[in-house]
Amino acid sequence: MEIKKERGDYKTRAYFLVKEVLLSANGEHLRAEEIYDILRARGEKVGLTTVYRQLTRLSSEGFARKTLSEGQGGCYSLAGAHCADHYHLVCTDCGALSHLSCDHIESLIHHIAVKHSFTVMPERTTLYGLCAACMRKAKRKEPQ
Amino acid sequence: MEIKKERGDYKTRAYFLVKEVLLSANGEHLRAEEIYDILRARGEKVGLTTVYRQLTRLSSEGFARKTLSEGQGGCYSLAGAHCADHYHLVCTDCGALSHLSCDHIESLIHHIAVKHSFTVMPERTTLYGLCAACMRKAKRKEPQ
DNA sequence: TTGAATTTGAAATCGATTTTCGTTTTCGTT
DNA sequence: AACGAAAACGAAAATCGATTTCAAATTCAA
Repeated sequence: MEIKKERGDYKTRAYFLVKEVLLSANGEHLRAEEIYDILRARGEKVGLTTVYRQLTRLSSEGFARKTLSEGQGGCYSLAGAHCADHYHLVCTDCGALSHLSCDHIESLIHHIAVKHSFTVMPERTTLYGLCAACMRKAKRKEPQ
Repeated sequence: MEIKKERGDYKTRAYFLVKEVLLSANGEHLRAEEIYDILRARGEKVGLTTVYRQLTRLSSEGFARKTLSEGQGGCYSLAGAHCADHYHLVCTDCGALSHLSCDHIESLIHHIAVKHSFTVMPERTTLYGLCAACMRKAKRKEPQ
């Protein structure tokens, strides 16, 4: 009779719509507003507020992952098996974003977990620095 | 006669005030508003806008470093000699900040530079994840 | 089908940061 | 010391991403 429902129990249309956009995004990073635009362009009538709410829900379910960027707010992408864990490299000069996924970083993370008792979360972590092109430019300007 | 000045050429009072607060903060992370409050409490009449502007300037000079946190905006702390040689670990749960400085990360950075053509800047980079205590808490709650 | 609980969405709000723009400082030049 | 162009200031307004509010619509178990 009195089965207490919890927030997130109703699998609504909006829930499936947002999930579907992430699934078909091929691991790409999308901002809440982009997902909203995609759905709107399709003719779906969802509100931006609801997109935010579903993204929060999907993140806490572990289905989506949120990534923070310097300039703007969070981006969401598919989490889990499809999306191999990777790190973000952002060039502080030109802003270029690239993905880093290699054994070396994996073993570093393992080392940090074991020896420094800290569990690094790839989806939260961005390495900042200079991309090859901007590094060349910087060296030309400041030949110390 | 026509010596063109560039933005940032004038070393003003506000510039030194903000620099001084960072210097005396002992590496602690301060938000723009905290720096503003500290100066205000001292009787200095600076505007919050100016604090933001000086922090931007100090960051691009490499004197300060900005750290992003999930919940709120950016925090600034002293960069430079103290900080160039280590990375920051920030717990996304409790906000605890710790320093990481070990050979493993140095060799990873070297690997990234050589094999992935990206020059990571330690003073710009923070690794996010869970500290030991919060990791334990998390495991207790979600014993999958 | 009914009804209680949840979800929705437009609008209001929020908090951090940036922009605007008229005023004040700075500093090389008279 | 005074002048004047360029830069910096600061208060208010604007922006931006995100959250809250609340009445209306939807969901789902009974």
